[in-house]
Amino acid sequence: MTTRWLTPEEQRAWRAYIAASHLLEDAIDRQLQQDAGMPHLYYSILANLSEAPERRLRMTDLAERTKITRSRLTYAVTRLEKDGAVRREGCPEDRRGSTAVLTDEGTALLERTAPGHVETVRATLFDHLTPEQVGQLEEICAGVARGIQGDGPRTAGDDVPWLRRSSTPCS
Amino acid sequence: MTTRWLTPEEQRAWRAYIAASHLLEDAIDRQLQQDAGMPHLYYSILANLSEAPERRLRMTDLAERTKITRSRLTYAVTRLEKDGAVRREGCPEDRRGSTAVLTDEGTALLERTAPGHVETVRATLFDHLTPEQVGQLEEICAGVARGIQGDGPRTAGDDVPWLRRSSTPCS
DNA sequence: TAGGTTTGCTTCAAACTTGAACCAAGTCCG
DNA sequence: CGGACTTGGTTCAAGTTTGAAGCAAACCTA
Repeated sequence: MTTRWLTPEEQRAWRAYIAASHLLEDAIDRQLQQDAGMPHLYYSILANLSEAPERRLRMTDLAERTKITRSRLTYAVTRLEKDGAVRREGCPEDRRGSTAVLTDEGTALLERTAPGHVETVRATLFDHLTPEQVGQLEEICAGVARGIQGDGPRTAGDDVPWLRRSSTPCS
Repeated sequence: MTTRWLTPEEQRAWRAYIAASHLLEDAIDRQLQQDAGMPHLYYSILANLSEAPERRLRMTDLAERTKITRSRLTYAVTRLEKDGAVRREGCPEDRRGSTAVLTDEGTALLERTAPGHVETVRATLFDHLTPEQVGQLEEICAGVARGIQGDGPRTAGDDVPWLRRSSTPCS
């Protein structure tokens, strides 16, 4: 099949997305590294645990929720365990399993650092969005996530005959 | 100041964004690693060079365009140079400077792998977006990027009195 | 119930990223 | 000029990520 290159609109969107996501992640990582001593992903792991019943989650569930690989999670939890923010426990029902538990210390850290984090998310993201755009962003991202995960049920743009407009490598 | 927590809408948007961006980057990295033997960022560096006049750019310019740190770029260009995709040249006007030049081999690699990459960007992102959403995404991202970079001229949402709605750590 | 497969998680080496420290070369005044 | 500061880029160690390989418990299925 001959390549369906990106239209100019798509290119602009793609470039803008790349730029924004880099800038956003960098800013948030920097702030959390400063104030919580860990990168964003690690903070997210703690945040996810804090919302789970009993503040505990099986490793695979946690990987699922955070959208990261199991090996990445293993490394992260090992570090967080060294920090004392998380504790590992074996599963009674499935002896292969391992459960990550947010410790009191981890909870305290989260409570201490959440305001600064939220403030940064606001300053970097939501302060630049109108309420409508917040909704649009959610829909866009939810659709994309659904599309990538299921990879079956497409939502939009199927079978659209795209014209060849340009041939830049698109970043 | 008492923390302005995220509203439920903002939380949903934020979570969806985190998930989508992880999934997207993972998918694209995997494909490019497969087909081009390098992660997305490295491909982007080549793509940026390919669009520059004479296919050459000062290191700092390149870092600027790709939104990454100079040290990250140094490492990346060193690797790409080993691969033969890029060559370094000194600047005549400013002898501190260094210029990255896309080689013919790099150009060929780009031409060879661009179709697959574009296809992946489509499959993971644009196939799930309506044309309006493409425009919305661009506006959102452009605004966010502008906001983070300049950090001065805000575009929307300034001085809005947010109500305290929830206190989850928000990921 | 033994063999084969899957599932849950870890391990390991190689690659990549980070941020601070560093080295020149340019620039600015006094 | 000559020191102080800035700018362009690299280096280094410590931390993180990747993907393939490994290991053991659970799940078949004959």
